[in-house]
Amino acid sequence: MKQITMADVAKLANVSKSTVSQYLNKRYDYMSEETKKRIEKAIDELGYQPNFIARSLKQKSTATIGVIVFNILHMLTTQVLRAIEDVCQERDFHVIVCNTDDDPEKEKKYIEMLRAKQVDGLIIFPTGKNLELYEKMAEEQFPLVFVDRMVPGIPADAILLDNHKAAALAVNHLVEHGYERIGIVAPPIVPHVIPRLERIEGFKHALAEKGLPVMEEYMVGMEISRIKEGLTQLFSSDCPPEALFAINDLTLMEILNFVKDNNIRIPDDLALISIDDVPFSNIYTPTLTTIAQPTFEMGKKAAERLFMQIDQKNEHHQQILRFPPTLIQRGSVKQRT
Amino acid sequence: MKQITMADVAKLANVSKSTVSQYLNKRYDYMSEETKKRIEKAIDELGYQPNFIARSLKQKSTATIGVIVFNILHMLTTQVLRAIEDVCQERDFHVIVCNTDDDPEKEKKYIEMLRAKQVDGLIIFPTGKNLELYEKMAEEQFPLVFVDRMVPGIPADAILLDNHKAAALAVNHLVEHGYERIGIVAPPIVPHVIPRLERIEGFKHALAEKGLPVMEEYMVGMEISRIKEGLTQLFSSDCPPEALFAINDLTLMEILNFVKDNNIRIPDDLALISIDDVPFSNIYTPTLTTIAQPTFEMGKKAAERLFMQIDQKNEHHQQILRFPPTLIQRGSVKQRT
DNA sequence: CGTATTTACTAAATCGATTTAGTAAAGAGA
DNA sequence: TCTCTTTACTAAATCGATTTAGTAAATACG
Repeated sequence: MKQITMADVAKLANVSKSTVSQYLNKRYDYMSEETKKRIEKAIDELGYQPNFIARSLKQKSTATIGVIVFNILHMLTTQVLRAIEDVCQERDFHVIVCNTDDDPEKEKKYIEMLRAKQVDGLIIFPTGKNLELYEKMAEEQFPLVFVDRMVPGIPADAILLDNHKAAALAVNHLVEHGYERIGIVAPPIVPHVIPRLERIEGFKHALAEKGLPVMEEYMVGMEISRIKEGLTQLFSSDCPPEALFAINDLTLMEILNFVKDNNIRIPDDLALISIDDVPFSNIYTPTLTTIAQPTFEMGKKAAERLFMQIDQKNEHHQQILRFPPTLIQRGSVKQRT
Repeated sequence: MKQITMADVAKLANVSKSTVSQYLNKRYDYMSEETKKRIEKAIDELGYQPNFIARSLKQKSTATIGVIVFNILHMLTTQVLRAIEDVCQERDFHVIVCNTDDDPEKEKKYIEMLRAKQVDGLIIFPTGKNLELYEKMAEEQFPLVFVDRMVPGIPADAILLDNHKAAALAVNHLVEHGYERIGIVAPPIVPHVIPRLERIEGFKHALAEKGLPVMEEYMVGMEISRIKEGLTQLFSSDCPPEALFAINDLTLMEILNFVKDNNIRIPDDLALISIDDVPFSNIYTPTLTTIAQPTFEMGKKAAERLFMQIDQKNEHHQQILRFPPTLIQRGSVKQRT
């Protein structure tokens, strides 16, 4: 089953390869109708399919981008990815998807291999730990957009949630409903995961704004697998929190698991609000009050910024875009009496 | 910022391109230590990165596969995809992901473009409507694996759930818990969506086995958006079903929505069982009894079958693999008294 | 009518690797 | 010492397109 190439088509149509190439690229400027017909006929007689790889080599463009995420299983990732794919579909671009599991080594390997495969650009949910690599790409003006996290010092576009605002939205909503003893639940706080830091910061700041003290013991920051333990300890204290703020969907799940195990009633015993609008928020009992990220808009914008860089090969200046979160009031926070 | 090529490395190291190529491919058979050192030095002095596209052109292999799914937002898809990516990662292959939204036109375009891009194989959740295309690929022995659905008459590998068994598992579980009036909820039944048909068939067959009548009015098969209507009508009848079997996660969501709106208590007023183990099945109240698909195993196997075809370019014969579903007993089906 | 321009093509170079066939030098064996 | 191998390379062809420079024929123009 040997490949049929342009040369075969050319021979059959009795023209040169160049002419076939012109035909395929619709450069009909100086081409007789008759020649067009002959080429068309030859093409479908042979069932010729162009080899895009050969074209890519010459044109230095693969019409393919890479998207490197932590884990495609996370909702945020999946939704952003879907939006990116939609934008790419319009431009006949394809998307290579890679999972890093937040491992910098994997990330490094993927970035290097994708660049070797000559992708036209990269959208990355960065681990934040391959500074030299990020720097090199930025220096070379390689089209690059960070999503979800940004990397301080790297002049690349970044699409982020306005994390301060998200935390403020949560705190204000709780305070306005009469809650004062508010806890926050998060994965471990590490310096290179900026959104986590910003959400905690925003949380503290919003509490201060409302004149409430920041209680260190109400701040649970640990590995997902240990959160239930942490909550158990927190809720066995004399004065447990009246409300909990989950900074993402993973921590929310742990909290829901915990309250179920311990027969804590929401919102009567404990109010609950979280960032990330999980798909079951509407059907859970009670329905869940959440802070939604505009994931599709974020994915769309990420792709658009990337194409902007791909299109205009001249210099482009960095933009850090923060998207507004939305409070979705449902049933897991009630007015206290 | 011009590309650094093998020729540049060769010049600097004072060897031929061929030798550099040998070095990169670790064919050290007849190469002096000194030459190796010189090449290595030249490579990192220039910061040379090989161009994989050029290599692909010559080698006729891109180390890239395509995965064409309906919608990456569906859980099943995401999980299968993740498993595929893991297998690919081990072999240094990359995955291009495409969404068809179950539109045959989009599917066609993707298949053609991915083949033009010379992907080494394709894993497809098929719409089932591009028969000529599927046929052509099978004929050409192009590495191909279908997942979730199969296409009758196309001799390609297929990775499926054992749908009959899944339905039987559901029905038997309900019957054994004392339920007799069992309804089934599904998207529209169309001839080319085999799993849907098989689940319905399995449902009827299992009822018959248990000596129960198949009640047409208990079979809701309509667009997701109209299911709530359908349920409303069903439950306003004299003799509504005592148990419902949702054939996938989407229909389950609609049912949960419906019962919430109508204050139907599960499992007291209505027992509920579904195919697809949704992520919140453990934290929902009540916890949800489900039939889980072994999504990761299915994804892994799909990738393995594909690589089997990619590796042995000689003929390979079709396998249709049906994976066993698992009943996960939780709280949405109780023993009737 | 002779030159200039336009039309309709083609030959050959190119993209950046891999691979095959070949060669010069060194070493082995009789 | 002479031939045969082995070692350590290289030149050139190749993969399948695109693109540039060029050419022959037809047409336009003064």
